[in-house]
Amino acid sequence: MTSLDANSSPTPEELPPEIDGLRMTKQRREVFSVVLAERDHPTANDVFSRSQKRMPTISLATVYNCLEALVSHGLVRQVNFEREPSRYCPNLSDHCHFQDEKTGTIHDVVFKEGVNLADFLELPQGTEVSHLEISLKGRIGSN
Amino acid sequence: MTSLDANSSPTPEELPPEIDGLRMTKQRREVFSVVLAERDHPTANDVFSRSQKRMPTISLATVYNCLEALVSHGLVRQVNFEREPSRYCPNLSDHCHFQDEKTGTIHDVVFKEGVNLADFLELPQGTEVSHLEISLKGRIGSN
DNA sequence: TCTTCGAATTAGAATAATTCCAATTATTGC
DNA sequence: GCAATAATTGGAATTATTCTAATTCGAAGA
Repeated sequence: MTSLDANSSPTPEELPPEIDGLRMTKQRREVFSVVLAERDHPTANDVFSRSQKRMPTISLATVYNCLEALVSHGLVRQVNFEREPSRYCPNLSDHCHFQDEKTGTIHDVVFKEGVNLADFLELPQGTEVSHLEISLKGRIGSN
Repeated sequence: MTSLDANSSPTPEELPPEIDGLRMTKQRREVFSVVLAERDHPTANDVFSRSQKRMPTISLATVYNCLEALVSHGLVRQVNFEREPSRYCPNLSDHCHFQDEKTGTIHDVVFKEGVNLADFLELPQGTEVSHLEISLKGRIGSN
């Protein structure tokens, strides 16, 4: 079993020197591995402080740069809840997000098998959707 | 035909002194009427500059206060696209938003008759959704 | 009508996430 | 190894929004 499987997340060293045409520098590997490690939808700041543990010289600007590079190459998803700081999510499968109002925790929510946009939205014909973000907030169970 | 119908939007003076338990001050009426007038999803700043035309002394802080009051009383919806400045929408019917990437214009998109969340999302049982935001981006037709 | 009192408004300062900038450092292709 | 290019860095700048403290407004009672 080599790197990148679902259970154990790769250390920065285990990440290849290039992914999808994106050159994986030391910092990008660090940042990517942090996002892959704890799938708790960290903010840029969270990623920054976690990265600093292994790489004390990394700067916040670099974390932003790396996240932007990863996002624009489709390796990481940027997740927004209203005007809160952006969060980052390594889950690339089609899904959306639910935030527990009580704890702030964010959960991935998957779409039901086989549904697609046009099934539930009255989209003006000819619209080509390039980006979709669905964000829910609420309570879970008895909380 | 009295105020508040769909076609002609009310002037500030036509708005009642209280809506839904929210005291309608001069400024709130001004701000509300601006949001009702052009349904183009203005930002707080847009609302500010439009309001200034009729009420040159209104302040930006007040516009934010008024919008917040209107939103929290459910008279106006706050609309977010990623990290862009919030926009404001007087359409209270169940709908979501599509932003034309070319022009930045935002269009209301309604749900198909009779669909509800649970139909397309695999929500963990017991979740109570208090807030839902669906934001699309893309191109329209031949643009 | 006058007074009072809480709420709303105001201008400007403060905050916080993010981006920009210019200088340095790393990496790639020759 | 050497240029050319790209990435990183620290700090300053930006920008939407919130906060603060002082003032003003307006409704309700005297």
